[in-house]
Amino acid sequence: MCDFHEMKSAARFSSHARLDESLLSELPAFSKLENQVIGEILEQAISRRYDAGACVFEEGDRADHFYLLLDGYIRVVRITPDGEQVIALHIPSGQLFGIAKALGRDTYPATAITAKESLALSWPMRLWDDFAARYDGFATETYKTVGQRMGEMNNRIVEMATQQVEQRIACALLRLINQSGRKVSDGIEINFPITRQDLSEMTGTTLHTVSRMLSAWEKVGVVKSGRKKITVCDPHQLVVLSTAKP
Amino acid sequence: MCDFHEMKSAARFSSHARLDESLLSELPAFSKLENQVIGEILEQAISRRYDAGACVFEEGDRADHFYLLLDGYIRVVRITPDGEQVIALHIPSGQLFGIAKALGRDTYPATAITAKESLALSWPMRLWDDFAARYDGFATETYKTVGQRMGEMNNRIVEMATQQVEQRIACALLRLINQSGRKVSDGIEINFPITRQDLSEMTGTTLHTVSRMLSAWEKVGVVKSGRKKITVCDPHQLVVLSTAKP
DNA sequence: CGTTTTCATTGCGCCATGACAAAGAACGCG
DNA sequence: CGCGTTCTTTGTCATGGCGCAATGAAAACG
Repeated sequence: MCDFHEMKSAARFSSHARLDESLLSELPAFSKLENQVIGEILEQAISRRYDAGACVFEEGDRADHFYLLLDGYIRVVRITPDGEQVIALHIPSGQLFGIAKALGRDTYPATAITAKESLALSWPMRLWDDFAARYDGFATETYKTVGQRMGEMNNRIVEMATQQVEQRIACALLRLINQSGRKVSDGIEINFPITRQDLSEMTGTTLHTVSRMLSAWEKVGVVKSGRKKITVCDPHQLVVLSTAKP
Repeated sequence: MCDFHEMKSAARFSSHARLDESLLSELPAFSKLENQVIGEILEQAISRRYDAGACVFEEGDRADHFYLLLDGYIRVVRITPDGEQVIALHIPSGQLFGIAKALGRDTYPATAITAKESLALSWPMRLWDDFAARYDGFATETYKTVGQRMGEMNNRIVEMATQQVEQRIACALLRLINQSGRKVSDGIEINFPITRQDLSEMTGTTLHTVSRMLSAWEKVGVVKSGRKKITVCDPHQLVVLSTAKP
């Protein structure tokens, strides 16, 4: 297990002393619920802050909690027998994760690591069935999320099977800016620190190749990149690159 | 839409004139139900036979039915903009498929094609919620299946990201014989016709490379292969190949 | 039974990428 | 502020496996 830290203060994330119903009421999983009911759910939640790079749970751990990411970014990672990492998925704030029970598993199928400082709620997994039964729309909305993630994974399989490295990296970048892009003066910036290594683990290549690719793109003005930071200046051109044939 | 044919006779699949409760009662999705309830479910089902290579539904079609594969084998396929096929998944008999509704979708996310002559039941999708609500264990068991498929997809992503072609093909073969292997005199044979092309679409490579690989393996006695047919003689050795480092 | 179609095998050349190596740049820490 | 660490860039080289092309073999067809 990794170490994490009790939340000292939620000040960075909420101006209220205690967690507020409005936090949840906009999220799909809870959108159909009354404020009062949400309050009830919140009372059972554990809230925690995680440092950047902290591990929330590891692949194979007994799945005894499920989580809701309030703020930050989660990286779902798998590690091969010979120590290579593969990033399977990124989870943006507002989504549930670690929902092994929903998939009929009793251990987590992958490791969850924060990509930056994050805040998450969690509930004991035994409440899952409760939630699903009692709260209207919870199950449905959850499975919608599962469906989306399956779709994403599916796309990645197709990508990896048919596309060249350049296109794969372009796709990965596009996904990232869609999911967590932040508009800045000279384009759209990825909202959390990301290294070439990370990008290579998302696309099944090496950090060297990613570095070369970014350099090349920077030369033609499609992106600007710095240490742990990437800004996409010309998203449209990136779309072209992501679908270009050899 | 592809063409399919009304089932003329279920004789090949069942000795009873009409569908029998025992057909379903062993399947996970229905395992917890009384025979009488199963009868009720069966009465609402449509039963159909499909020729080998027939298309059950296509990616993007309105998802108006969900299916249960009674006999045969289904290949879940996606097609890229430039016409390349990628085989995302194989579904063995006894499993549900086309369960878009369970994933919050209203169109099918991929195309389903029979790998050999097959028999499937189907129900109108509007019964889904009914089934989930009324039949104990149906939803749970279904999501277990979804979870398994996600796990498989996840593994494939890791494979494609980290392994070489030889290892990927070995993995694919192992999956196939696990899922639908048939013991024969000189090893384990894949239970439905499969071409090098198919195998290449499962592993993201070309039929040429697959052919070469099989030839090489045949030379050392790991497999025997013929037209549309592959027999694994030495599964253990194949496991070694599937994990060997360069 | 001959013809056509589908599927499989194999050789050859090339190129995208991985492997290795070394140096530079930004950051964090005492 | 200097030092170690982490991250990035760039060069050179080797090669896996893809593209292309031609042949062969088995099934399907009529």
